[in-house]
Amino acid sequence: MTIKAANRKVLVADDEVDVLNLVSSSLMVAGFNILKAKDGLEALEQARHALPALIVLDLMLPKISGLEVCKLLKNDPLTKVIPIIMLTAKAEEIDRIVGLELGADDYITKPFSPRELVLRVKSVIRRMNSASEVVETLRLGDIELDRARYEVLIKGRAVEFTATEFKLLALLIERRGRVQSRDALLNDVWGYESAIDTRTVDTHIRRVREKLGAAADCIETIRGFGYRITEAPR
Amino acid sequence: MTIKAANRKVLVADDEVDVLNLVSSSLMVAGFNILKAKDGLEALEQARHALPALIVLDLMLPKISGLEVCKLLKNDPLTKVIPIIMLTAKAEEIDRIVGLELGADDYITKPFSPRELVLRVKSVIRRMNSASEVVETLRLGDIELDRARYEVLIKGRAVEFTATEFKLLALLIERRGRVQSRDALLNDVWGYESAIDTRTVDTHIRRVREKLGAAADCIETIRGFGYRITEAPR
DNA sequence: TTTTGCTGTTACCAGATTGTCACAACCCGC
DNA sequence: GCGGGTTGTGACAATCTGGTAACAGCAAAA
Repeated sequence: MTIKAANRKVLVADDEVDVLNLVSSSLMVAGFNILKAKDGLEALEQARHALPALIVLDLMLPKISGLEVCKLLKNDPLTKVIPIIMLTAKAEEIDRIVGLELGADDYITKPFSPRELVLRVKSVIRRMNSASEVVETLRLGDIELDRARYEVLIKGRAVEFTATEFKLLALLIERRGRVQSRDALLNDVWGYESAIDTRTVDTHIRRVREKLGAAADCIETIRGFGYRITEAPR
Repeated sequence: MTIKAANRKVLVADDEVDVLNLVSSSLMVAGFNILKAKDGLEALEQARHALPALIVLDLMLPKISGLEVCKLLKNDPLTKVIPIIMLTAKAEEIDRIVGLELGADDYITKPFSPRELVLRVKSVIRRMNSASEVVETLRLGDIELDRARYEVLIKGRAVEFTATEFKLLALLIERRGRVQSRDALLNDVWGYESAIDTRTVDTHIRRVREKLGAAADCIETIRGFGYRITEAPR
């Protein structure tokens, strides 16, 4: 499962500040990027605007209730695919049921442990990702990259790649032909707003090239812009 | 896969009305025909009379407990073949229920997501239908794992595995070659409702490796991603 | 009751990974 | 060829990650 930067946005909607902060910070620690909303209207707008990977939605919200928000989002083709985890106060079973029948993907009852929440979020996102057909094997010239196995074959021979190198190579191959700026790579490989020097990308490109050996030709440096991987080196 | 009409009957037994309705409606939406029972006695009678394709059975039921019902059904040649999914509040009960003396085919811990339930039901029914193809014995290198007997043989010699270790090893072998993230393992081995630290996975991997002895080579650590079991260690 | 076995958590350590830097090499327009 | 900016390279320290062992809670068994 490759987590792309765009996939790491999670919208949290709750009117209680304490809950909102707890949820947000837990998820942030787990590496998600958080958008906050304090009422239903805000939640709706944020969801439509930012298209997060997942929404944690309190059942009772001012202005527009969580139920309503859920229903609206699930009726809109644009936001329909966004999984929703409902937060409900304890033991209101009927609300649970209704919420789920409205198309929420999971629910958590308060009080809940942050850890449980994070696991649930990860679980739903993983379920989401594995449901969509992701290309597992990327091929380019002599390079063969298998995401499920986390394995790279060069001319059929396995070469060890570290986590970052692997993600970097996978992204480049996925976007073959198109130039990727260092900033774009930082965003998509390292994650949102990583406070990392853009030159670090160069270092990793170098390491990838090293490991690619003879096949390294396909990674071009586009002076002033970034890098690009191409099928036919020339 | 085509499911015969007679195969679409599912008996749901739970004394909590909310749960009963949630389960029933989820399964109904998924296209199953639902029979309901509010206590163990009713469940038993319905099961014997209607011979459903599957039973979703709460662990704690009035009159006759779910455990007892399960045991009775599995002792009767007529109802023996009906797969049973146990609903339980306590995650600890699980190991005794599944595979051991009781013969339940799967379990779900409360609270659960309807989606999860439907997936589980479909999966069990599918497994039933292609019973001839079910792999009861997994093999990988010198490791031989028998699900029915809860037995692991290494180079033909029996080695004791605990419930968690067994499930972990079984899952890894089932998904041989593909890297499993700690989160994925937590979800699939420990279950939906696990609020467990990801490092715990490491500990159990270690225990499995210990017991595998010389055969442990096949479990690879993929730094930054998770674990993978492979036929040929290298 | 005590004992035993299983499980999850934690702390610590070694080693791998990774970000940064300084400097060399390079490209480009002049 | 010159000079400014850009990229490649090698080294290195900080950080991260996973292996390990020890331990505590718990439930089943005795």
